[in-house]
Amino acid sequence: MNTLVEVEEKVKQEIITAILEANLAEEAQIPSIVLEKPKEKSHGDFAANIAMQLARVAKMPPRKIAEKIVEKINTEQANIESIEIAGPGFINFFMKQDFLSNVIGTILDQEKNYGKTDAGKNKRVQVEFVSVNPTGDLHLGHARGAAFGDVLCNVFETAGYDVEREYYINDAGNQIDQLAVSIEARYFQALGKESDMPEDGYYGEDIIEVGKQLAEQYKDEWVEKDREERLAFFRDYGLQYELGKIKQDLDAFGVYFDNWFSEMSLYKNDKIKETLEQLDQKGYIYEDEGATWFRSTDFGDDKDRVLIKRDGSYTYLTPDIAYHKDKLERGFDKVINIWGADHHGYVNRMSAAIQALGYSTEKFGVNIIQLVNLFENGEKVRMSKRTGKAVALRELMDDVGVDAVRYFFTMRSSDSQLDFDIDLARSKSNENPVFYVQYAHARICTMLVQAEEKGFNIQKEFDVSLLTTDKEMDLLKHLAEFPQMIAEAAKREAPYRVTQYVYDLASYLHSFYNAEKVIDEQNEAVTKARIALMKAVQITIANALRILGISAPQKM
RNA sequence: GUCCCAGUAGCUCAGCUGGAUAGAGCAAUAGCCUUCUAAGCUAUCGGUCGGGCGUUCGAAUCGCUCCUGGGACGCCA
Repeated sequence: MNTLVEVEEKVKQEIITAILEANLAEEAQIPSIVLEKPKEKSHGDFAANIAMQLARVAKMPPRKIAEKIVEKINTEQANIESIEIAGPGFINFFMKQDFLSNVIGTILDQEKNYGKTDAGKNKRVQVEFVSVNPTGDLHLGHARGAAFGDVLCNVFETAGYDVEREYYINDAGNQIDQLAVSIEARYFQALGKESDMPEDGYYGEDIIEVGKQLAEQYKDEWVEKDREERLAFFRDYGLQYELGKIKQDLDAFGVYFDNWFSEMSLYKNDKIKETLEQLDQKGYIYEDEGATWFRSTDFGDDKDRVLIKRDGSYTYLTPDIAYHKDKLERGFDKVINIWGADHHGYVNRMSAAIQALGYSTEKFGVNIIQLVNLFENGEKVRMSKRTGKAVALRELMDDVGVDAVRYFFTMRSSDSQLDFDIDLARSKSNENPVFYVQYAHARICTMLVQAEEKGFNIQKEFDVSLLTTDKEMDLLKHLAEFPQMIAEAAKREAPYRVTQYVYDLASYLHSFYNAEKVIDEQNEAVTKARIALMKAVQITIANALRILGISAPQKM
């Protein structure tokens, strides 16, 4: 149980009781009590705006209501030192100095588990992300989605949701046929034969490499074979090759999946046919101009969508509908998709399909990840200098390191475009926020080592009441908020909150570090209390960084 | 033309279900290392919250409208 939640609950309970005792409102008329944490310290530890909200019901000016509430509040019950009424009718609560006395003990007890809550009530959430076509490397846009998705899943896990991470492999359809034909051409070329690349083919170096590999391994074995057979083999070979590279990059980036779902399997299991039949039975399908259409306008889409093209093949949408049907049938409470900004136009039609299949759109979520703009020397980098194409995740990781890439990709709300400043990410200076946070952790580690050398054991016997300075109280409060912050980040699907939280915590730590000395042999009792505080901060920073997938170094 | 995202300090961004004098970082300026890592800290400077109208006791936040930037509008995936 989180001590801050308990503290707040008691205060809220007191407010409700007071309102009822003062006959200001019926129980049903009382809105849910909100306690804010005022920015201004002179406004107390918590502030309630309930008096303003009750102005109508109670037919009284807010300040008068506040007075009546305050009269009835039992301060002893809720650990309150004093209460003030301020401004238009805010009720400001000043807590007793030791109201957060349990926080450090809780953190030291829970260690790696500090931050976990059951807020998610074990709800089953599935997050599908990255899902890059196996026809090339991961580039920056994908990488932001990868970092976002991974951290979001970590946040869900910590907040008590049951999470599954899935990658949808587009191993069917047009683009994979093009891959096979491209490989075929490169194979023939590697054997010294004339062969033209298809117009929509994949011209990357890697495909040339695949062609060479095949030529070396199989010589001209595949030249005379039946073309269908050859393409099927090349398709599979290319798929495994490309997927292997993607997996390697993701592995290096610290991203893993519970499940790799094959689009092809939807064809093999007749899932697509099944889906089409279901839509047809419900009357959402019609023929026109030789194609088969989905009546998505029935569910608010701009126009109806083609499911089966005139040539008999499916559009991208068709297997994707079957895929979503399959996901929902697996019993998840929510199915979350993480898509790039260029896919936002796709949301409505998928949402329409979900409804047509009879599911609530509440079970279907999409997070659109806005573009990444890369900057170097103050200028926008459009292409990789090495490859002349979009900058690959691999290049960026090699350049600035995984920690920096993950930090930068999760530091902003996903619906803002992101400027990624390579020079900043590379720099080992005070401007770089990654180092700022890691440095805070390393500083504590050094302190704790030295404390131990001087004979201070990191024990659980310490007197919290000796932590009285403003800087110490700031740290305590911020530490106490960690579990609630995680639960909120999960609820809002906003992993960047963790990044901002840990930055703030590091900031409080650095500020404290400069103001107070932890190890003071003249004052053993204070030293013990501060060591415990430092240990608690260290654990919390490490836990936050673990959620972000960023290392917490002992030394820097 | 329709839809989505954004518009807050010189720059990059926070601002939670509306709340008290709008916050950080960078940049600029001035300080702090005989004391646990100066990859740090402290202070100062800096804002008609894109414009207008409306709802409200109260609007950066909600609604309408206009303007600007980016993206999407395929029988591509």
